[in-house]
Amino acid sequence: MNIGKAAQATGVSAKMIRYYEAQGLIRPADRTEGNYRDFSDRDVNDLRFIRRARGLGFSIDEISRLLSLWRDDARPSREVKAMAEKHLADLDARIREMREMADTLRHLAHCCAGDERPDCPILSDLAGDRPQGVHAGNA
Amino acid sequence: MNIGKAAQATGVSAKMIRYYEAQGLIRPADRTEGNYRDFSDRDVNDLRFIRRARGLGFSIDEISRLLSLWRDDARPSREVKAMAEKHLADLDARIREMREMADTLRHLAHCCAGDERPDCPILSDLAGDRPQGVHAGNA
DNA sequence: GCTTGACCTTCCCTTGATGGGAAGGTTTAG
DNA sequence: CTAAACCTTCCCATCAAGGGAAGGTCAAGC
Repeated sequence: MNIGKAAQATGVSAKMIRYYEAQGLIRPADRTEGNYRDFSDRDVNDLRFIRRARGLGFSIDEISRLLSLWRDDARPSREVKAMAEKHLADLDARIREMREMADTLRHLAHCCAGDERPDCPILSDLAGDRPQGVHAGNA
Repeated sequence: MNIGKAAQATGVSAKMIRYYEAQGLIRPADRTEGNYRDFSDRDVNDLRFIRRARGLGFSIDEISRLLSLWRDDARPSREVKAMAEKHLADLDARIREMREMADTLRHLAHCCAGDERPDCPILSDLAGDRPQGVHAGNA
């Protein structure tokens, strides 16, 4: 199976397959006589695993460890769960940050008339005027 | 005021001040005889504006437009509000995506015993076994 | 007045995951 | 046999930020 077919079969672009190989996420694919990559079913499964893990927001490094655990029949599920919970905490922290931004912005936009007049609480807030003191802490 | 003082006064690192200048976000600072940048109060205000806008997640390009609007006494607040709402929609979309990831991950972690045994619903899910069908759509 | 240390300057490199595109080799269908 | 489709490697760009080197400037203390 060449890289184009593998990409189609897994939903991972050819570019990214080469990148994952270069990063050591997947082992170097076999090569045909003409130097084309030749993917086995196992490779395809690995790529699907990677795509799903990316879909959950895991980084390349994290996925590398997840793949090792996956391949290890004697893994303790404790380790996988720990990774998942660590990543979950990261996600939740980022979500919280973004929600603070969004809430602040929503409030400011709500307070802005949005007409032809120049008065604008959004710009006032950015300029540092804080009449109402509603603002996310810019950590 | 040299760049170090300006950085201290605004909470923007010297590196980033130079970067903003290079990107055309702020006008090139005056120079002393010794070729040091020399920041005016107005520059400092601009930098504070930029820091707050970054804190709300606006991109450099967006901040560039916000600064123009801020400096324009005849701006219609409509334009500012439109930018804010556009950015808010982006934020909300990203938050939604991340929340889907987090919810899926939370469910999987909850279902994982997290002990010494190898059985792991997290890995099973990534591997493509979908006994329970609870999974965020990996768009 | 000179030294020293703190600060500044520019320039280049790195990040992370992804894509664009060029130059050139291979395979496949007609 | 040719043309199109596909593959290869290599380099570049993204975005906001920081690291660090090499060298110039300034200020404080002696």
